[in-house]
Amino acid sequence: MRSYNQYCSMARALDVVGDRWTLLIVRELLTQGPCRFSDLRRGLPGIASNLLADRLREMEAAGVVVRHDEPPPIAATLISLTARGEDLGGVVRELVRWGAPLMFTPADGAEFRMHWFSLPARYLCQDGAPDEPAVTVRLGDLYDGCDITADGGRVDVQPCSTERRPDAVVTAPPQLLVALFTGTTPLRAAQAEGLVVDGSHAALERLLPNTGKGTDR
Amino acid sequence: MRSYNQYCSMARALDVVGDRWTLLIVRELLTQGPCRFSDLRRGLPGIASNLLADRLREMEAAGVVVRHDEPPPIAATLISLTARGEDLGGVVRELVRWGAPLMFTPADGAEFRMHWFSLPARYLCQDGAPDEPAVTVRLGDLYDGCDITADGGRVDVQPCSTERRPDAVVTAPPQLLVALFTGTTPLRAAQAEGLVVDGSHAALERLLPNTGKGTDR
DNA sequence: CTGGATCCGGGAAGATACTG
DNA sequence: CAGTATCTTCCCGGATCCAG
Repeated sequence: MRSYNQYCSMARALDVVGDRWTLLIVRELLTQGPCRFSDLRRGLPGIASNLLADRLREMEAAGVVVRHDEPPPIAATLISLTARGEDLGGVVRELVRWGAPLMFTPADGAEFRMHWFSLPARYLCQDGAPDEPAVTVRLGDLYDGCDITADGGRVDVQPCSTERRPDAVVTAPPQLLVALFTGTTPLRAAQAEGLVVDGSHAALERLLPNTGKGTDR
Repeated sequence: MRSYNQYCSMARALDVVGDRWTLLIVRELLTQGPCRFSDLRRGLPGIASNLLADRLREMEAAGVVVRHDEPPPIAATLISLTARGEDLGGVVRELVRWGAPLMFTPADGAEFRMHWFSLPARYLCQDGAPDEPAVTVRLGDLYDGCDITADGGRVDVQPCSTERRPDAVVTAPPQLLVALFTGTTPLRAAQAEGLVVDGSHAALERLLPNTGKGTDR
């Protein structure tokens, strides 16, 4: 992108990350951790491969990402955020927050990846039972999803891991997921509309917003 | 801009404000308040007038800005942020924060407007003397600047107003201003390099970061 | 003067095919 | 798997012109 050529903190930031796709690449690396080129392509439906390559070069030059080889068994190149890249978390968070209301009016035929949901999940979820033992709920699966853990009042969202044994695995169409986690649709109603909970019901309910009617005293 | 066509909060946000210039227009309206078309042009050096007109149309359609006529004496159209537009303050703040380190390596021949500095000023300034009466420091002038007020521990940055009588008026080249407010250069040294303080010295010093040597016990 | 509209050239983005 | 090459399309930038 051409520089704005302005001596302004924000304009300089946009010179670096204001290009089309750049911040979505940061989204992928923040939600998925280190990725291979093909991982990024899967998480960025619609991007042309040459553009992705261009952006990665620019981001590497700007010190936002680094390339490094995966340990010997496999021979692939991993791409990670640098510390400077991780610092973009605040920008991403505010964009997610601002865009959240737009999720109620979905565009027709839009692509969806379950792991994208890990961003709003960070602030939609809460631990409704801080005194109980920790639970983990998996949204989606190992190939595209995230693990949400509630433990002692804290909620943590991470990429799916084979190391974790989730207490519940949830599958649902995206809009229904939004309705459920915003408290618009209660769990029962969501299940009637196609949401599937495999495992502990209670684990999922612990994460959902209180709609006021059912917290036992 | 073409939609990313992704059912993702952040991608939807970027569909709306990810276009070139859009967030800088928001910056202008946040720092300057309601603006006329020509005010925006002055604050956005480099933008083509047709692009500005295009962006304003798109932003109006998206509910980010509104147009309204100025009261009778003058016949001009004012452009303001809607509540939804004001909500972009968080995104702007995080971009400013992330871009701040880039201010130490200025691009050559970059444009500068004093009122841009009001964004980083919001978190670079602090009230070093909460118990004293309120003071106001003006950066720049009525046509391009901002008023910084310290009052009872709170710091407030606003567009210049004819209603206010600043205790000090500061003029300086942009890089020197950055050095001063980040604590890199002490006031004395800055003055030696071309910074001019018209009025109360102490008012300005009250806003500057403590570099540790001079807070009276 | 303000607030644009119009036209045009160049370059970035997009689509697709191909390769080490 | 990780890109490159090529072609097309369309957005951006710059200049100019115009109506109220």
